[in-house]
Amino acid sequence: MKLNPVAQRFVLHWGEMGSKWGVNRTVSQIHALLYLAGKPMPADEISETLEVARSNVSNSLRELQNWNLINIVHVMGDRRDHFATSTDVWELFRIVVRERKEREFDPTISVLRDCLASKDISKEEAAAQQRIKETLALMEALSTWGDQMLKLEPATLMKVMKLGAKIQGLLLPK
Amino acid sequence: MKLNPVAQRFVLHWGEMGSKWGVNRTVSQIHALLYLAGKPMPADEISETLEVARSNVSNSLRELQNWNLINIVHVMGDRRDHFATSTDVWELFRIVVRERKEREFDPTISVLRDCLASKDISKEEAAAQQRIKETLALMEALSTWGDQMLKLEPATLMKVMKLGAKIQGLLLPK
DNA sequence: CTGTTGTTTCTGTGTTTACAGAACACACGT
DNA sequence: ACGTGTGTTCTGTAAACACAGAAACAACAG
Repeated sequence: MKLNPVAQRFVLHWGEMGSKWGVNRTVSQIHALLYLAGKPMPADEISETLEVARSNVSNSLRELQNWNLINIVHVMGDRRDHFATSTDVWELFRIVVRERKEREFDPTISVLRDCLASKDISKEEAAAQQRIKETLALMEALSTWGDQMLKLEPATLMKVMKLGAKIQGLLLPK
Repeated sequence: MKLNPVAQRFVLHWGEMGSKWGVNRTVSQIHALLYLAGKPMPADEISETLEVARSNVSNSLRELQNWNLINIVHVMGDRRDHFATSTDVWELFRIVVRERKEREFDPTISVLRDCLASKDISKEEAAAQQRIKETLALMEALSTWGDQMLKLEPATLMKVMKLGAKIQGLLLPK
């Protein structure tokens, strides 16, 4: 599969983007490619298209599976595994948010709870304790809010976002 | 400054967290430390507390300044620069969101627009083009929504989040 | 059973990033 | 002017990470 300049730009930029957010460059590139392709691709084709080693593709695909971002698909008359990602950007968005929340957000909340449970707090550290408490409160708020948002249909979520500004008016009448 | 076990746990975990989100470990640790400390600290004290090289602290502090997360403060009778971060976790949250949006989100939106502007689209790539368009739509929606949310007072924002679930009911009557 | 195709795992290497320590630059006090 | 304290930049090293290529493995066809 040959990428046209636009597709290349997209894939490369997505790779950069991934790096900045702690995702391996090849992993994000592969995902971008599958997204654009919109159809299942075998590993060797991915390897050729992105010009990376076959082994690299294999590991990256496993990573993408761990993120629940791709599925293995089989094609009649072809022994190879083919890989596909959703073409619904909203679904992808939600998967990523959900995964990151579970992997990084929730564990942090646990740690903060632990920190607050611990009883060796001296006088001058009361303020610090208080700040940890506020941090926890913020993260818990984001967490439950995130869960709620993740339940919504994309279309509904879109509406909620559009309403965002107006709600402000309702909460602060005049 | 000596860190008690709880503070240590917090700082170390924050460092880990940072790494996973593409932020240098030392940078996040320093920020966590300043947040907990709640008072301005000179660079050498940070260096001792976290047991990292003075130069490392210097560079990390610059990075934090670029992120608008810390301020230089001067103390009477002390020639050294002292560094302080906000103790308001909501403010910090908003700063980080704003910065990341500007650095990574907005440029990506530009790239996507460019991609769509380009006119060399063949038949079979129309679908891909369409997906780029949807990606752009998602990011633009998030972007404007984010801007609106960033304008709100923390307390208001909190209320908006709390309302989140109920709004769903309003949008889907029955 | 043997060759073929496809996939994963292993191993070494190259690249990037983070970091320490030294050197440097500057400001200030004496 | 000179020494001392403070901050930054430079340079080399080490650790982390990403990756290619080889080897090993698995499934299958003949």
